[in-house]
Amino acid sequence: MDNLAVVGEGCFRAAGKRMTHQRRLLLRVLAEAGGHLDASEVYDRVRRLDERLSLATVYRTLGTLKKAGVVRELHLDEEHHHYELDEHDGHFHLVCLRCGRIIEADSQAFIEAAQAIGQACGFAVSSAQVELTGHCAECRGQAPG
Amino acid sequence: MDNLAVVGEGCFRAAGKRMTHQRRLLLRVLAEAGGHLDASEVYDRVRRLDERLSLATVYRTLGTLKKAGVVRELHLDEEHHHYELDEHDGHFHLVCLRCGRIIEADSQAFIEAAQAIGQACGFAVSSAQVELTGHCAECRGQAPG
DNA sequence: CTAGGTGCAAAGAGTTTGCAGTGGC
DNA sequence: GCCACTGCAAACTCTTTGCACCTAG
Repeated sequence: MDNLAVVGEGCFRAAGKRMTHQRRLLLRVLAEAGGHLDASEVYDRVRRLDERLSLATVYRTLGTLKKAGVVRELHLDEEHHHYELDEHDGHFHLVCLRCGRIIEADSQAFIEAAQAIGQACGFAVSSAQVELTGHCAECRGQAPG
Repeated sequence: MDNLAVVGEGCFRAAGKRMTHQRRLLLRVLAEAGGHLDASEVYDRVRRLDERLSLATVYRTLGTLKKAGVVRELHLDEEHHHYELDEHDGHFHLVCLRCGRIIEADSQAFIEAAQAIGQACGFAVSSAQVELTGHCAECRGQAPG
């Protein structure tokens, strides 16, 4: 998955940004995680690679990456943000109300529905964030509550 | 739209909660707004009806309403939360990246896609939050940026 | 009358910013 | 060598909480 980090690096340069040690680590962490991480998870993981990197840099870099379209900011729960590399695919999240587990899935049907709705509203859809809440297979098998 | 407030009042009572002056005002504001409001917008509007109501009460009541399933909490932008009465419909939001405008729309196709994905993952979907980002009709007609 | 609800103000969590020093290009 | 980037810590915003008083049921 390191080629994802390489792609991110290209985006940095294209945006006239410098590629620093810290930014490389951040991209690597995001690429290796594969899915969504919140700011402090990113911070923890980056610190394991270089314990001098500061939380402020995590936020600043995440912001830069977001503007560059490299990462996407998610609003999965009520507390804080999550981030993941933006591969512009139609993947979305299923959040279990009981155990809190977050499942990632893909759906072509969603992408098509999104485009259709966009057209109907005269809206050019460039990205979709879909969050489905309910109960996962395991929790459905257990007593409610 | 006041009957929505009445419905909310019923939910309060069903949850063993008391119906106070403040809560009535809050429900009224949410019902009359029709769409999504953030906490401070709710606060502003409620204050116009009773300037003694505190922001803490807005948050506490919104939290109570959320637990009761009367309002839904949205994560529309990067800054803070928005709330709207939960009518359990399939409506979602189109956020314009340029002007920030938020358009509300409905789609049966989305609801069906959500149910289908849920089944495929063994997930019982109870609610969906869909946010499409892109450019609205007006902004598409203008120069980019 | 009693327990839940409220106002006020202070605390808390997450995120941003100012500044001086560092290092990519 | 210049200017963007970084670390540190303080500041900021949004949200929650403690406490004493109030009021719906």
